[in-house]
Amino acid sequence: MQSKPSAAEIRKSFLDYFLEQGHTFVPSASLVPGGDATLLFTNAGMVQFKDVFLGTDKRSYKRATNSQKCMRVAGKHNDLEDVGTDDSHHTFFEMLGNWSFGDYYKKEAIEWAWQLLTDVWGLPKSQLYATCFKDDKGDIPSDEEAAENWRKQTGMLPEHVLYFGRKDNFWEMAETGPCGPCSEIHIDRGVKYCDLQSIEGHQCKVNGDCKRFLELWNLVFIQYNRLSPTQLNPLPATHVDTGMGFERIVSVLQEVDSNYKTDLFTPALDVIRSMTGESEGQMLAHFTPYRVIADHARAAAFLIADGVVPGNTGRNYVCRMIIRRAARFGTKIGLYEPFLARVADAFVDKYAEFFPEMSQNRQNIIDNLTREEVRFAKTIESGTAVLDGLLEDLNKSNNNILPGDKAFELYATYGLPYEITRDIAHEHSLEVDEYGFRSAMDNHRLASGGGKAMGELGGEDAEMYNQLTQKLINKGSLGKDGVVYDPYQTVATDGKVLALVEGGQPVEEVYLGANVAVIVPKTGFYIESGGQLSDTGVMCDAKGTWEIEVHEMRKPAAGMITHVGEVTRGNPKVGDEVVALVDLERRRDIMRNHTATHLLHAELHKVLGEHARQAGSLVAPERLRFDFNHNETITTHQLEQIEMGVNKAILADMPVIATSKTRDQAISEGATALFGEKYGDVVRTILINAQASGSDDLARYSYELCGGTHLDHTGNIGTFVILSEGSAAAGVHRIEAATGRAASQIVSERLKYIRQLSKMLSSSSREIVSKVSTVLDDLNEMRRQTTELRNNILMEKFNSLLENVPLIKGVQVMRSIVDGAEIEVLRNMCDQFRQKYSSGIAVLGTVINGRPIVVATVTEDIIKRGVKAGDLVKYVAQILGGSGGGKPTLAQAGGKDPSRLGDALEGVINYIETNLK
RNA sequence: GGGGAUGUAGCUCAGCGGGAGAGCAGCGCCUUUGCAAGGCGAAGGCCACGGGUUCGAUCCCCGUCAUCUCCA
Repeated sequence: MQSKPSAAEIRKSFLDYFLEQGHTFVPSASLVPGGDATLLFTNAGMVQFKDVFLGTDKRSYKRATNSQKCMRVAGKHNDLEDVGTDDSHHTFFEMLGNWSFGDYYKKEAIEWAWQLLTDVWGLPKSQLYATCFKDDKGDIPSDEEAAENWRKQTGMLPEHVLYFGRKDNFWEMAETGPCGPCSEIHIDRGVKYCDLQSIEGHQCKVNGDCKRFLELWNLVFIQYNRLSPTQLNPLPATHVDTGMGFERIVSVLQEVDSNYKTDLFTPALDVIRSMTGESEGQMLAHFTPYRVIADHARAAAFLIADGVVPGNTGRNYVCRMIIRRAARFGTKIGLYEPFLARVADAFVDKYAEFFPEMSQNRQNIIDNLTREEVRFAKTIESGTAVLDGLLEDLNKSNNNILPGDKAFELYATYGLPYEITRDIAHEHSLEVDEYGFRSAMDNHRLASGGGKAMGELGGEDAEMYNQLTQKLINKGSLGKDGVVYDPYQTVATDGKVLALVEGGQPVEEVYLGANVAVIVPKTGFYIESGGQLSDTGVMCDAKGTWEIEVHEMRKPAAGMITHVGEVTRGNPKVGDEVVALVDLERRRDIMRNHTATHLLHAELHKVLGEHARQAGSLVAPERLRFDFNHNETITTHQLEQIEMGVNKAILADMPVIATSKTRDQAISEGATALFGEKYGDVVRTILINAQASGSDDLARYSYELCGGTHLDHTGNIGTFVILSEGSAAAGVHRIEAATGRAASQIVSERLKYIRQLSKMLSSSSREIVSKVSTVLDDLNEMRRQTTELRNNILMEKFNSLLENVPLIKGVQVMRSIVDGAEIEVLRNMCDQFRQKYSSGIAVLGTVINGRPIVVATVTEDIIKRGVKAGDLVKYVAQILGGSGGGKPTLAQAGGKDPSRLGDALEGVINYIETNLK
């Protein structure tokens, strides 16, 4: 038997094959889609090319191939709970693909797919099937072109070319937008792979239910643009988008019946078995926990490598969810201690060569997994404590079913998984109402806004702008690449107004107050990207008759850039000569903040460690905001070190060097790239050099891929001041800072406060802190002494009154107004009274903040005789125009009219005389 | 983005409309050759923050923030 190819070899042979066909290898995009709020994770190979299909982006190549990291875990149908129960589903997987952007079409795509599968990989031709589109509704033409091409392939059996309807063979990205028929290749693996043979009437077939026929590859032919549910327009250029599940093709070529039996998974499964001590046979007997752990550990490792750490919102929550699910399944095979890191480690080894981010983040992956497992153990512990309380109550009430809503509360509020609740209940011979749990869960889903539709894809006016761009290019007003964009060298441009767009439509002229988008051949205005805000500024005509204030920059279609603003003077027309000026002062502020952001990033690495990677950034004129991954609290000392470090880097006045180069070159030189950012093939790098300029020595202070605008030298930043440090999410810290003008304003403001303070305290500025601290201590001490003194005096007076308490109906009744006493003092006095008289009543009044307060105490024996402090006080309060209450022994009341305090105490006699038995 | 829970002494938590508590840790003294330990005593609190209701709020209501948790 000839040796089977490894997964790495299979991946390589796919990519090599398409490289030979003139394709460009495009590295896998991050699992976090760049600039796409509608998508939680990259879930298909085409995600990074979406803008190309929509026409809002262009690439330098027309043919591309890659192996894309994908996550399918959340979404409309959340099938996470199924992953691991079978041999083919994954949360994380790779998608092999090849693309044509307006280049080759069905003929080549089909020919190459056939050749790769049969010639290169040697799959038996007689076992392959192809499916083509035939509209079950009869509206869209059948894809005979694809079918013809399939029948032409040597060895393809004509009866193996089948037709299917919209569900299987028509692909749409969204409700509207590019779409088209698709063609799938299926393989018949033979009867022995059918897992439904025992089912009566089962018939194996393409697109059937059993595992005998496997879909291998989907070739999508994009040729329409859907404008509405009924309107389908042909596209001027047609595209090809194919996808082949990597794990699946590996299982086919390695001739195994499970993705988990390929060499992608066996090393990790070996690690798990080394921990459980089970044999391979034992493992296969209960494969599910092994599959779950392996799948989830791999997915979590890839997520963490792309900067998605476990947390409680969005993507971060998904990461947590799969880690916890894996940990839970670990307990089924006796794994309790944090164990996932060891499994993930095996995957890091397996994938490091093709996905270097895995090995670069090895420690990060290990730390985050282990930390999350520990946190989960803690959650379970506290959740179990709550459950124990519930079960005890249940036992007392002789009930033997735990209500479903209680089980759900444990899950939703305390994070205790249902299975654990159920198992613990069983140990106590109790049942859980599972149906109730499920329905509570459904309600919760609904309440949380589940099933909400996804947002719109792409700009709705992309079509209009695409046409406009094309028109201007055809006329020669614009070059073939559209509007020239150069925010780096240029801050003032002149030229002709090429077009004006108002209310979504091109117009010839606009008037005062209009909100307009202006198109000129060239612009120096920066467009918001990488956290740096768009430039603002003005546009006016050469003669000075009109003016537009530019508020915003947009890039609505490939090659199109618009200045969006308001007409503040005159009426601009298409064809007018125009001068566009960037608000330079604002731009300089932004540049200071951007360069400072790079310095901050570098210092964070130095002070906190390499894991402190960017997780979000805002570069505005007045401040900068920087989010980064870090799992511990940042000490004041560290914060000071960071601030000082940045200022030191500013003073070093290092040169900031911007260079354009290929992305591969930049990365291989070690430039920092950010996850979730989109980069073209040619990138701008920003190098901040610790050496004198001119040296190409690698003594870099900072080296990042960045499209932003920067200063020439760090010295121009001026001052860097950290304004605040806090957290943006679990494991994500946020620093806000200011530079330049804003920073010096803050500094001088604070200096002013310090001068004022030192004047007030008549001490030098360096003594302020210790001085204030002594003053505060003294103040506290004085306060304590005064109250003590006052209370002592009051107590002394009170004690003398205590000696002489009149009798009412034979009971000692003390009534007194204690001026200046706090409630607490009155209560103490009541205690004194009770200590002295084992039987009696005391009612004490005072005025606090202009309001009368009464405190009363009654000894036990008198309570038995019908006088309770609470009732007494209520009666008294009536007189004061208020109310009160308390315990029978001690109560208090308040009112509104202090002048009636004397009457109130008089009333006490009345009350006692009528109520005392 | 939405739902739920929690925020009280350094730590772990109880209290849940009328006197802020326990255990552990820390401090002082005593017992002990010393240690382990025991005894006694004192200290330590804007009861997360900001509003509201009430005569009175740690407690009830609203909002904010933080932490935990589930859903999207």
